[in-house]
Amino acid sequence: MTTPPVRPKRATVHDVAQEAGVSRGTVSRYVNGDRYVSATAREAIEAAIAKVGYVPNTAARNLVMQRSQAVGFIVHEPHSLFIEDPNIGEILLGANAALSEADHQMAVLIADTGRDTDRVARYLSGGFVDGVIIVSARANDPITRVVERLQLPAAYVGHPPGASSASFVVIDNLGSARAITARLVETGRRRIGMIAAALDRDSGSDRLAGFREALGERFDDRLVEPVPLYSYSAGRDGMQALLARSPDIDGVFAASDAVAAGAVEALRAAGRRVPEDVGVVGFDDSAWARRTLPALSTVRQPAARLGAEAARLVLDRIGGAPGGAEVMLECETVWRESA
Amino acid sequence: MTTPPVRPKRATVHDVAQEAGVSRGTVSRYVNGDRYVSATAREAIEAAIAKVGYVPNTAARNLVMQRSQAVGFIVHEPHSLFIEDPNIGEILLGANAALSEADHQMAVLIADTGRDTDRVARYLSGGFVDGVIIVSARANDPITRVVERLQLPAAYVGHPPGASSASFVVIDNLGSARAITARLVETGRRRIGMIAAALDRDSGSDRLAGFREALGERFDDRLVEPVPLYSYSAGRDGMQALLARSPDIDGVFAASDAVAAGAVEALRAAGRRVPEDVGVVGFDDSAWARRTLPALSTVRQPAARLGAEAARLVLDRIGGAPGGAEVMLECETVWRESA
DNA sequence: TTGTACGCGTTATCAA
DNA sequence: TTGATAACGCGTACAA
Repeated sequence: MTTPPVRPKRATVHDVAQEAGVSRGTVSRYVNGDRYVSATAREAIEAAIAKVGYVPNTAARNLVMQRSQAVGFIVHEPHSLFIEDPNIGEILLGANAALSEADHQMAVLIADTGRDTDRVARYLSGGFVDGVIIVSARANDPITRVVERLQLPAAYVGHPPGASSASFVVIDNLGSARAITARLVETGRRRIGMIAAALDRDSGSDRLAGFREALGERFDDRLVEPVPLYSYSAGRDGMQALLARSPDIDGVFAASDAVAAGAVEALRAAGRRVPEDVGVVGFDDSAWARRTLPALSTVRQPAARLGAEAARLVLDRIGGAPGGAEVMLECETVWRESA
Repeated sequence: MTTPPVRPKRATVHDVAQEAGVSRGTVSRYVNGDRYVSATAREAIEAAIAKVGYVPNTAARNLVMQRSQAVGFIVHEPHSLFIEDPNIGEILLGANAALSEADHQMAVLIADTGRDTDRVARYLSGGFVDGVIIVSARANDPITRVVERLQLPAAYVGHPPGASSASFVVIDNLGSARAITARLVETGRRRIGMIAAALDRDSGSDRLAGFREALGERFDDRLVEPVPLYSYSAGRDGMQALLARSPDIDGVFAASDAVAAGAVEALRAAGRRVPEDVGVVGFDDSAWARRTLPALSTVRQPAARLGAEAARLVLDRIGGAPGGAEVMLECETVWRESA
């Protein structure tokens, strides 16, 4: 039988009160910054706290306050993608920084398999968190439903999953797509096409809309190839289709870096040089962008700020602010070698 | 004045007891799997729990149990490095998975600036965690000292910071260095050198020892260039020195990928081709390895397992197991284009 | 301005 | 096997 290691006993309000010669109520008031506490008492308490090394007990405080001082950070992506995508890591960091600034604990919840989903749902129902930040939610998935049922304060980063009382922080997909397309135009390309992915999602259709706006008169919908997913293979297939339909194409806006990487591959296979013959731009500034040869010109999301804003939004909601807030963040165009 | 959103009241043991017509004690026993509970009571309680939707309150449980069911994951690296280094991300994920498997919450604590360090130290003293996993600790830094003083159960991944009652999980630096050096020998290189970084740390000296073992008779210490840090610039400088001293060098083992990347740069500047003229191998399989041209042959750490093992070790310590355990994990050689 | 006393939801002890 | 009841450490009406 192993016995737990003996840990130094922690001082309590009681100890401080005794040491300072006041009541526990007064100590508690001092600790919580209540204004009704005399200078004499204050000093005695300060000295006592320093002497006994008092630190408030969170469990007790949370119990009586009926809160957990924690917010969940829910990721739907599979583990591998979590590691690959620098955006998610940075969003996480940004959120964590903002949260701990506000003395809140962040609990990372990853919902990959169905079993994970159950665990997360249970966790949420258990009152372990006062609110949640949800990244990459899919339209009405189990987790979103649990969150709604529980009326748990929530902030989504990314696509709003239908009507709800939650808050959202999104990037300006439309404006960013317009900006990078415009930049592509400036390089002198005349026949610019787009591989438009995931048109059933806001991000997808907004990127297409931005592309269209940037081209104005010159927009030609035969140069738009819709593909279902933001994936490498979708990009390759889409590029092949585009090439077959319009061999004179000299510029491509791919809806994501993975799509762009696939497009570059298809171009290479068809004997076109990038960027000499065809300029290619992507979106996301994910690992793909730097790994691809040549490195992709793309759109960088302000990931850390995305996380920080999401944190601010849940915190507001937890504090009682009305839901439905939506903040949109601008992105930055990063120009590399692919166009 | 905003009012907090009204959240559905959670059911308590009391509610369940009332509903089931038994006492709170019995319900508690049932919930905690105590064997003294009759079949009749069990059934009534199960029905009651399902009916009122009972979920235990952690704050209350932790309060009375005198624990937090949380373990801290402490990272010393600067934020940027945290994002760059895929290893840390994967270690984190591995630890998180193991921890939540054991119903423990993971709190990510990043100690970058001095201010962060204070915050983390306070957090630790606050009893918010039952134990900690520490990544990349530096010898006797403030955090390590706090952990020791608090006698907080701890597991280090990486270099043991001197004597302590903690547990460690490390990778087999020596064996891995020996293996990749041997592989480099097999490619037919005759004059193999090493840029040996951080010889004041176990990882550094073990990698050198492995290199030496692999070369055996053919080891020549004029082909070893010690550099202080695991950095790009140290790699470049080290390679220049090596090149000046032994122009006929045709193989290099760099103590880390960053060092290797610097070495490749220096080689290119000197007009040597990689891998044709000189074969280069690194260590870590960090982002450098894939970003470098040509991509580096290197050693991959079993990062997720590193995290999982560390989690298991803290959990053991928290459970009362004696400290001082050390587990060593084998690495895998990944062969790319640089050698 | 301060002290008293109660309640937050659990677990644990001890009689029954 | 079960039911009272006492902690656990804290915030906060309420009374003083």
